[in-house]
Amino acid sequence: MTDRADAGRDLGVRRGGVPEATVGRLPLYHRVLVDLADAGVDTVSSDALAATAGVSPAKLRKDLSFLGSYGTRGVGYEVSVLIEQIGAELGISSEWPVVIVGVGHLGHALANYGGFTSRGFRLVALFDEDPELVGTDVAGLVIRPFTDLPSVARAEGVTIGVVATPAAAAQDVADALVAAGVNSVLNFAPVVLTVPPSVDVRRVDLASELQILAFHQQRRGDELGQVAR
Amino acid sequence: MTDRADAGRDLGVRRGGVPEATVGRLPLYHRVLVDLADAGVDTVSSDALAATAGVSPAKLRKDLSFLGSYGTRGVGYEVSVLIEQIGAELGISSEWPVVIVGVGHLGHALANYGGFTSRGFRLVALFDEDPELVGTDVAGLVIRPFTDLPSVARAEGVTIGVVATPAAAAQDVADALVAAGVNSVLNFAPVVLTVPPSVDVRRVDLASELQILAFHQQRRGDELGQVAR
DNA sequence: AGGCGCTTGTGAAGGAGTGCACAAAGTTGC
DNA sequence: GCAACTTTGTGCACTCCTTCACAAGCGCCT
Repeated sequence: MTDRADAGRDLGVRRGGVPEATVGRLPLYHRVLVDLADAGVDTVSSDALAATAGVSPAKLRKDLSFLGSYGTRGVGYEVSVLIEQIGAELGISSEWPVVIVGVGHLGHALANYGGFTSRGFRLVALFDEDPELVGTDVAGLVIRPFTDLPSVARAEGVTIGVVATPAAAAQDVADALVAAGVNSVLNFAPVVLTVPPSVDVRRVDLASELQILAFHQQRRGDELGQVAR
Repeated sequence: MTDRADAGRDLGVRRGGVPEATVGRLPLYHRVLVDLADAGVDTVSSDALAATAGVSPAKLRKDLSFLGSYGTRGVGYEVSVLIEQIGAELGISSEWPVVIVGVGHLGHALANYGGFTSRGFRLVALFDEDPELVGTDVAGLVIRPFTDLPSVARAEGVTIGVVATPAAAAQDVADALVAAGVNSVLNFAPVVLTVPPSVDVRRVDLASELQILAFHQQRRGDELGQVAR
């Protein structure tokens, strides 16, 4: 949140200078492009791609321009080239080892989520505290006791961890992940995790999303009554 | 994304003029405040609350100022008052009926997610196409066939729907939801839904979140090698 | 070979969001 | 009742993001 865009400053090189807002959309573009490739499309215009991804054409072009000039004027973008370039930017070339902690329904859902491997991730372990679950097979992996985390994390070089535990356990889990060398955490528990500044946490929160929807819904309702003043 | 902040324009009245970025943080504040209330705290300063929520104090104060002046200078904010006001802004006073479509692991997890009712939502029905699942009990509700959606939605006045189906089914489900009068959709399927402009869709995407984390992770790694130029 | 039409890439303008710093306002202690 | 201290609320400057508009560039057609 602070010192992000200070590398590659005065150079024409924009590598590393991709704005945060753009980074947030790259995965979307990547997915849409893969879908297009699967459908046999091999060239798209920015207008068509933007429409498919649900963003404005100008925004899309500017986003892509941060990666370099991979389009052909008068024609459009070659789908395979874009997939390649966005993939490289997102680090899909390498395979990030990922662990999931907490194998309730949510953990289950995440573990079975297809497209881990196709998007540059490799699910290396599932952890849970519940002795009933430990030893069980999920998504081709055996659930391991949470105490195994440090050894597994170190052995596999895990840097990304997913917290899918109840709220009460989340902070302890986060602490353990950090201690085991993980410095990117995806948190599904409805709590604010406290971590060292070097660790990157992203929060995914069902209730927040619903409440944001409810807010807009309510506003729409309000406007019916008090429009045009 | 387009015409959001045009009501209550030149007036001193800011009701309805809450910026989108602020709206996105209100649920977080609300949750943190409820936790504080549960812990017996009844007054917080903006600094303390900001620290707990993981945002800067200035941002927090500005966010709260959009709701009105509910703090006491020299003292802080009364927790119960803030909960009340944020709740009102988010529409927690009313109870929004919600349906979930798709009761796989993710649907299960969502259905069992506590704090629906405490946050202004009431889960009124679960739907699935799978005949094996229909009739099953989940979270105190019987899973109903997807074809029941229209009648239930109309009967309960459902305006918010959650899509927790596989990607292939998501668009059809969204169409059915829209046809049934739902105009706020929370989409967990990894596809871009096409809906009329009057319908509000929010997308929650595991893969995107992971890829954003991976991007930052990669950048951190890169910097180690090519820092300070 | 040259011009025409299409689409990209980008400079510049406008808007939204954030951080700073301080005045306004309340409380506590004397 | 006054002064000192604390904390809110907000105007201002700054940065980041988005949108607009158009020149630059490429392919196709004649």
